[in-house]
Amino acid sequence: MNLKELAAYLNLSQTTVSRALNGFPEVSEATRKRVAAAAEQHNYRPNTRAKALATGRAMAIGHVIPLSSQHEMVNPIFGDFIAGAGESYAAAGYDMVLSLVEDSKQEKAYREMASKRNVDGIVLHAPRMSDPRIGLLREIGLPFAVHGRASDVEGDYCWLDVNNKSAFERATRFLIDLGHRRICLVNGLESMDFAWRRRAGYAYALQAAGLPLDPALMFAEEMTESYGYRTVVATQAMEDPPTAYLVSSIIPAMGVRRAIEDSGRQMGREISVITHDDDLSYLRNGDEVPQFTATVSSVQEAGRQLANLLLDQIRNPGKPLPTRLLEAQLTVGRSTGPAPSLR
Amino acid sequence: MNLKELAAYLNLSQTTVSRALNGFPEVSEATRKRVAAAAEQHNYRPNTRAKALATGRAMAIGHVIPLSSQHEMVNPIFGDFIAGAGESYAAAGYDMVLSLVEDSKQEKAYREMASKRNVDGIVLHAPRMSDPRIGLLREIGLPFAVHGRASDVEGDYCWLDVNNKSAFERATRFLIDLGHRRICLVNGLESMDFAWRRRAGYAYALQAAGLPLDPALMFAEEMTESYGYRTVVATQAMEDPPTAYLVSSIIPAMGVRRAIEDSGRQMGREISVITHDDDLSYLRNGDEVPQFTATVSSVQEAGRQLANLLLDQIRNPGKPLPTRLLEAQLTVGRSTGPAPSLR
DNA sequence: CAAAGTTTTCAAAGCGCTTTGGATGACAGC
DNA sequence: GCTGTCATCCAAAGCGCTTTGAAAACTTTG
Repeated sequence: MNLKELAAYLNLSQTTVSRALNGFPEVSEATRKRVAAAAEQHNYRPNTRAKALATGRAMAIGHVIPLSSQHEMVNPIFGDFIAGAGESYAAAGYDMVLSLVEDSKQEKAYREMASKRNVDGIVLHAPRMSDPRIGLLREIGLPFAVHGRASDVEGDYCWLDVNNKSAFERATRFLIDLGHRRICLVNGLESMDFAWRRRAGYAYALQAAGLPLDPALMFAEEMTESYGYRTVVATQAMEDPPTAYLVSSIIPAMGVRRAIEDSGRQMGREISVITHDDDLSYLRNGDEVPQFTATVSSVQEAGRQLANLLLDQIRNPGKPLPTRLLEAQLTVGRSTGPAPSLR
Repeated sequence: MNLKELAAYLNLSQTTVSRALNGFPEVSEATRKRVAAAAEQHNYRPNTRAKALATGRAMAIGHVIPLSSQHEMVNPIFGDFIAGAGESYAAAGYDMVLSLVEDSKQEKAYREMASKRNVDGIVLHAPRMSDPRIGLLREIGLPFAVHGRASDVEGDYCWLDVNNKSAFERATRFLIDLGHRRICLVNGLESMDFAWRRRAGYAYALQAAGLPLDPALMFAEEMTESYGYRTVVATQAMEDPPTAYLVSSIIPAMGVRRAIEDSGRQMGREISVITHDDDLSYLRNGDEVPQFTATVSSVQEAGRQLANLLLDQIRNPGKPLPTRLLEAQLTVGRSTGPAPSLR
């Protein structure tokens, strides 16, 4: 059933039917009701493609997901982020279109999305330091929003980020206050902007406490479970091993815990662990008492909010670009305790 | 730059330019080259919406992701599946459009996708036993493909599934052969078709070995880490506790391992564990020697293949509906060993 | 009761593309 | 020279919707 048929069925013009359905004032209440009823009855829904062509609005948002070809992995955060964003889009009547794109083809993907005109806006994931994609998107002229920020990129753009620096600074200070002096950073890839900021927070807290920054205790890799495991095994073999670990995600944190327990020690006693927790739906941090002491920030909520920022921007083109900085909660669980007294 | 402008620039008709770009034979090689060069130079890309309207093909596939409102979780498998499917779509020039929909609104979502005509096909996720959505999609008449199968649904439809029954039957037999008699099933929600089949495989192997089916050893819940943990704690408190666990996903398996180690025992010695492993990119099962003995089947590969089945179906409408059954590999890791001799 | 306003409805153009059904030359064959 | 055949190219219609500008129907007013 299309508009023409529906109009014919109702003995009305397409114009009137269209206006009735889209809530224009110049249609009498009586016919509006009649039209609505008929549309409902015949399960009529305007053809998106035609509507998009006529209005110039695609009613869809594009997400370009980087698929690192080296690592062949999808960021596990991604599912939850999408779930949050999807909720906002659904509420606003937008669709979400996804492109999974290898790193090297990113620029092409963005340009294509813009010139194919099948989205009204783009969400940029996993920004790197001085990420060139931001300049690219600005040049393309399509509204966009960044999940995270990119240091060294000047000019305004719309972003939403967790205050990674402050979170890791507080977490580090918390460990220092517990008496830990050798704190190992199990970070994500530091080409990623968030990882770089976390490292900055960690370094700042150490320096503020007059503690040295030991490169041998700072790691940066793709955040897998086995990365956490390997790192603990390696560092515990040092002559002056760390007594605490600061981990970038709950997934490597699980590997960290496994390594600690494999070695016959107990997390929270001999060795303390703090992790960042994205509050992933399938990896909740314990049931009542959190397993890990953690800096918590829901990535699903981030998705929800970032989507709304982008939609606002699309609806009010003139307005200044919105940004939002979320603070992570430092939540105490069972993985931290006072540093074992020096031997 | 649109077609009209490009044609004007080239002093050609829109027809000729369109045909040149789409590889029709009735265009001389010389003009084809000239057109291609100009298109490239001006970064021309046909407007998807207009193209879709004109051709009747949307060049997009819809995925309706169920968001269980009770559990508020996104299946962690989903990210990898999408990555695989996205690869196939990209290769074929298709977009992927996602709808995250609450369970109760599923029917509406499917109908809407169909009547809005913004996708050429649909992928159905997480089928349940006798899933009504299959009948619905058949009625709607849009090509679709199911990731999994639905028991008790008659008639043909396009699906791709792992042979869950055989995988769990083999895994159970493997444990029985190692001398285990009390084997605990840590299954996913059994309203899901895959979980039901896994249970059938487990039951079949036990019965074939003349072992009783103990309802107290069979669990079925949403597959979280803490579910695995809780289940082990609860069952080890029994007077005749299980010596082996058969787990439905690597995520609860991590909880199972944690509980075992928390109790001071060692996985693979006192207690054996086999898990299904979807080969998630961020939760690889160990580096060289697998941590867990597992029934392995890559969900990313499943996504890739299922997408291709659907695309084939769309391209060749008459053909019989393709189906594919993948066999999981039973891979031996460090989590299984002979049953401790009876005390 | 005609003129002027208001409300309600409509015909037709346009969004950017594909595709049908010619038109135009060039060239060979009779 | 005329017809038939190719090889190229094109004008125009159509996809299903929105939207402009105008007409019709109905009310109000002097």
